[in-house]
Amino acid sequence: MLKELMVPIFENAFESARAAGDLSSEEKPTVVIETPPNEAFGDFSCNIAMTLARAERKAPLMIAEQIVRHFEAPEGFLKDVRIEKPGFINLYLDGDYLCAKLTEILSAPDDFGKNESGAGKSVHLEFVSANPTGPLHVGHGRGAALGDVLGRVLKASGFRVHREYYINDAGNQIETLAKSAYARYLQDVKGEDVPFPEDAYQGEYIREIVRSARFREAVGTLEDEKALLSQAGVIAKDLILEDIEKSLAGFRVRFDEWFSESSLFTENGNRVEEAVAELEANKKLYGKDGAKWLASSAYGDEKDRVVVRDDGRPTYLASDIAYHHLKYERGFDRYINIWGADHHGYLPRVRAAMEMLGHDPEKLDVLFVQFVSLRRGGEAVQMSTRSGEFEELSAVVDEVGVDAARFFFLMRSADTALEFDLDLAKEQSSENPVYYVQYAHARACSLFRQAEEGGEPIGALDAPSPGVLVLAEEHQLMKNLLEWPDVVRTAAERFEPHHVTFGLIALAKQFHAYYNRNRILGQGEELTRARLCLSKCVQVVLRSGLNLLGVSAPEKM
RNA sequence: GCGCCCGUAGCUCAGCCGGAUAGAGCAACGGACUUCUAAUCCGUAGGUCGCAGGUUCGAAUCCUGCCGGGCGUACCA
Repeated sequence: MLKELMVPIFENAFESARAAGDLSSEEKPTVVIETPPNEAFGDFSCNIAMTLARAERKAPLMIAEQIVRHFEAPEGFLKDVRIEKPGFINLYLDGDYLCAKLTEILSAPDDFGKNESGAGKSVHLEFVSANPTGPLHVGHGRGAALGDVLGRVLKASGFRVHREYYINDAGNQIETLAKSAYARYLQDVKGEDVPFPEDAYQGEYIREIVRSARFREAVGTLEDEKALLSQAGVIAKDLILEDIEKSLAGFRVRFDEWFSESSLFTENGNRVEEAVAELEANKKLYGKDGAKWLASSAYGDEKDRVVVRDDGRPTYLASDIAYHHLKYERGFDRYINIWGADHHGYLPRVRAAMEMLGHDPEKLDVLFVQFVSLRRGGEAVQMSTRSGEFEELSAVVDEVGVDAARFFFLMRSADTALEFDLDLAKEQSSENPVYYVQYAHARACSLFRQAEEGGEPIGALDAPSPGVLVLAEEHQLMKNLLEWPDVVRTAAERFEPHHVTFGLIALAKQFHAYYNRNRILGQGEELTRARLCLSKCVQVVLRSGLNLLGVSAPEKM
């Protein structure tokens, strides 16, 4: 929000300098505003003079001077502009300008942080999409948190976001589920001594399902093995899906649509067959060994892929092609999928297929999220081979709470493997970053309770009067508060929600330090009001950031 | 073998579309509660940014090659 004000200053100065004959470059440079590593170098800096040096064939320092000479900044915006050694142009903002700007936070507290970078654009966001063959594990939880927050961040940036869960309720894994449930049913309910198929799902949850009243009711009257098997699969799938929905709802993750893979075969004709036929018509398929192959290697894939097996059944890829084909036909501007890192090899073939079908493959992005390992007492938690229960998302959420779980999943960038420390997440102390941020928010809230009880002159919290908030730390705090929309925008542009988490931690740290060093209440009307106003802004930004993360912002702790 | 991700302080990680003295948390050590919540703060110590080259005025960041770890490399999903 502040940076956006500075870019045109540099752009215009460059144009003026060129018009005046001081500079000769034809091409307009991209203006990048950076934050200097050191307070002494000002609030913001620009390296434009150094990037121009080559084309201008002049010393960066000289170019910097020529640009600065043509500076035209808004009234009262800049306190100082200095040129530093290699050729940096450093900007020092006027504190009173920042003070006045705080009005923007106070006047629309619920909207602050929002930005228009995605205005008018739509995004289709598909995430989790775990197979309905078992409970969600922590890896799904990470994908769920990432997708959910990315959705919130995109929305805050002006995108229209459609969130979707793709249910893989067709194909092999459902058959395996049916076999598993059937075998457990015979064993546990019917008391028959039948072997459990080796390739079936071993998990304890299958036994719980078949023993449930709903399963037994649905299956009870059937005798025919084939009918029983198929019914067992359907019911087990439904029950698991309900459990998944429940886990996600409890994890504060919601979807606009649950899209069933099997509907691709049955609704509005057979879309899988149609997609295959279309590829065939486009001459992108060929027959080999009785199967139909997708000629994806000509489109950036490592090799060609089977789409229809030699027995005539479509592969999973065929469904996925049909699904993505349909997504594109629904006409979004972008498509984002969140997949586990183990699926990274899958993207080139899907993109290839989209290109073959006449779609722009660049509109499809996939975020690959690395694995999660659990840690307790400094030791890695071994997954139970029997049931996998320690790895279940719901177990972790039950143990550490939704707030901590979501926050921890978003404390790392998606492409770093995550070590989830259960002890730390559970701890209600300074060591736990979740509480650290929440505590900062609660502290700010508490100031207002105190102020009211103590009869402090709060009044309407307008922007502070000029010349009151003069401390360096107040200056920094105001600057960072006003830069918050930029944090949100960065997270949205780069599909990296963790910037929100880091931004919150940094802001909380600043506020805690400020609070410890300076008293806010009882400082005389003018100063107290100004500091309360600043605290209010901190509270607003912390709350809005925590909201973006789907983490609660308690007013009292 | 090939492909993707990672390798930064003792540990866990930011920073990576090139910029100024490489940051944070934890752990270690030393301090701060008769005053707005100590779930907090302040200070000290801690680094060949995996290694070697290259591009550049400038490289943790870009390129190449190695080394190490994870994942993938199905007519599974």
